[in-house]
Amino acid sequence: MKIMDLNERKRRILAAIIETYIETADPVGSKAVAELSGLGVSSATIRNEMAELEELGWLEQPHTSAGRVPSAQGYRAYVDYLMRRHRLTDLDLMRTNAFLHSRVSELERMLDEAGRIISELTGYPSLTMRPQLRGSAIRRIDLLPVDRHQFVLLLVTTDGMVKNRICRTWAPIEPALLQEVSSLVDRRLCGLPLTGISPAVVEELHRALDDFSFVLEPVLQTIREAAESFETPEVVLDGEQRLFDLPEYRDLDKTRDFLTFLQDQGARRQVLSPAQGHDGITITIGSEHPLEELRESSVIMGNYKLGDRPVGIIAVIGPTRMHYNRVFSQIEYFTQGLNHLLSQLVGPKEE
Amino acid sequence: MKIMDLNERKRRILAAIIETYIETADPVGSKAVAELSGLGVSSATIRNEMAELEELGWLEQPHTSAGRVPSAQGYRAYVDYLMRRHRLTDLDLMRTNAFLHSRVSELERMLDEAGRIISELTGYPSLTMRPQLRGSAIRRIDLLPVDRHQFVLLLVTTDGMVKNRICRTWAPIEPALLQEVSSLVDRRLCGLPLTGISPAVVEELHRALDDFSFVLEPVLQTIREAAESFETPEVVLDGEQRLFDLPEYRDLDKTRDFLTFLQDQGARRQVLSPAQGHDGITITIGSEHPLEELRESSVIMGNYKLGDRPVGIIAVIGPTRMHYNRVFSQIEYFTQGLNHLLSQLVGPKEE
DNA sequence: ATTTAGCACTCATATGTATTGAGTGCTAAG
DNA sequence: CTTAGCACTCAATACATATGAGTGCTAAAT
Repeated sequence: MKIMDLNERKRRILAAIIETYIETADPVGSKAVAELSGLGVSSATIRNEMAELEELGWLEQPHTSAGRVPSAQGYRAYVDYLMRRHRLTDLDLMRTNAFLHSRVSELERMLDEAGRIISELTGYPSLTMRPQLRGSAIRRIDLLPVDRHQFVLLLVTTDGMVKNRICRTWAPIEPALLQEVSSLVDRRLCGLPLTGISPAVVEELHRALDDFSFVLEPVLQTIREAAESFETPEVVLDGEQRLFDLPEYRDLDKTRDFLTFLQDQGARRQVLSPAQGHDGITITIGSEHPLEELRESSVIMGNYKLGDRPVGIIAVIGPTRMHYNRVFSQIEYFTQGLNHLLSQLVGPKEE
Repeated sequence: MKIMDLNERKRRILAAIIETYIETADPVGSKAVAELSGLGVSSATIRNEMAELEELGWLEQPHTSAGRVPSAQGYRAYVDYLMRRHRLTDLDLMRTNAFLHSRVSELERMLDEAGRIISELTGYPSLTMRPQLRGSAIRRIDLLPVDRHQFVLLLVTTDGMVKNRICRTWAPIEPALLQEVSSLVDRRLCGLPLTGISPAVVEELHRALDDFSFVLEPVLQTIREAAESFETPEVVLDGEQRLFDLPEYRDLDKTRDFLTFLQDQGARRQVLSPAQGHDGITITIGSEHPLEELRESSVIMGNYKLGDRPVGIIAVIGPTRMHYNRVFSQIEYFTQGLNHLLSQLVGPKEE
């Protein structure tokens, strides 16, 4: 049964029930609908309609003498067809704009801050995925001497990401010599993808470096680590304590299990997986999500872009009874602003 | 009244009550003490002793018909005089040693991992303070060209910490010229403390750089940021969901408030403040802590060192009814291992 | 053919009441 | 000084009852 096959009145009743339920978290009765929907019919009429809506699977009844609650199918229809655009509040606009103009220079800190603000504005916990840069290549490598046993390895990728690391060598090496090793390594590795440094290249480098091949090991190790961290980026959770403001999470044991589940990086990535490669806003409702643990939760996810390709995700997680339209607008506005900001930050390539 | 002024029997009774209460979380009655303490006296005798111990302030009674519960003073006596050393389990030793040998190269990730493991082993939430490096000076500065409008700024401190940042300039600058600017900046700033770059030095640099003084602004900005992050380092919270396993935190609203309180970086730093500059293990019990919010919590904190001075803290937070002896041993063993590891990592200075 | 007033019925929730039992302090005997 | 005995306290638990929001169904009204 498609939602549009229902008559106008049923749809208005469904929408009214969903919106009321989202607001109050209490099952909605026929009397309340009669008053709030503005249809001008009595509660008895609404009752008949509600019984039909339940039969068709749009509503559910927790127990005989309770009001109705939207089903997952009902929420889906609401999100796809019924919900009307939410107007952002002045606070939403102000806080988002303040963030966008704060010009935090470090990308990671900026995203942490983004997650914190989204959680604050929406009132739900947020999940923020750091940029996932598949297929980055090495733009430059530098080895900078600190003393004769230590050097700083600097790695810049074609995406403009930088990694550094202090490396220690078991044998001493003079700064001037390190300089030469550095430019040699740079020449050989520049342009190669982070993931695809073949044994042949390594072999060749070892031969070229000769006596100083001992500096190679930490270099390759760092490249491997960088590749790893770009391929499977961290997902940061923030504002998880906000769950407790929601009546759905009054059960301590269930909520504890849920939070424990969300501690794991792998789990977090899976939570966000439906938004991977999906541009714009993605919403999963309850058991639509492949993860069993999210049976009773909904996730609203938005991509952000670096340059022109989507590289990361900012999301909000909560009960299926979520403020879909409000959060949708908030995430939409926020990610659009963020995209704009990031496009400036990465900047027009000049070559 | 000093704890050592009590007779042996009273002390044994007090210790038995505290240990039983820590284990069970239920007020301890005279009968249980008579059986567990192994004193071979009847519960009536114990009752008389307990009444006195309460009068003297070592015990408290939640209500007339309940058993006794240790007072803050009681816990303090336990921690200072009564508690016996806890033997670490094989699991504790294994996990700690595995961590110490995992050789995570990045210091920050290593500390994150440390906090996670301490939380797992102890069963309480952990707070981990990143290294606080007061009075660091600049060891070297490098500006490495990426393209004509971008360069990577690399900052190494005398403590061997590295910061980098991509900087954009509004005017183009040729790599060769940037190279010269770089060595000029390095010469002028090298050796200066991060916090104390005087306006005079800045003025002088501006004059020396002449047409290229526009690269100076991001450089100084990064130094300010680095100084800031070293002076007031981040404190990472982990395993907060473990609070829910403790009966003390069954009250959702109180726990929510507590968790919200712990979200704030400033609050976290204050939580750890009693351990600042205090070598070894520090314990605060309930209202001993200056923070009102910790009235009902205890904190066990251990320093870790970089080189030979304490720079950071690993701590565990929980109810006053905490496994003081177990956690004490766990943190002690862990931080000692960590210190050993870090002393190798920083290495013997060679100049 | 719809709509609606009326009414009996359901059932989660709240409130009130009785029961239970762990633990106490006190007294008097050992 | 120790302990058996006992009356007393009070949180926790269980149970019974009342309340009321909401329902489905029927029959009359539109």
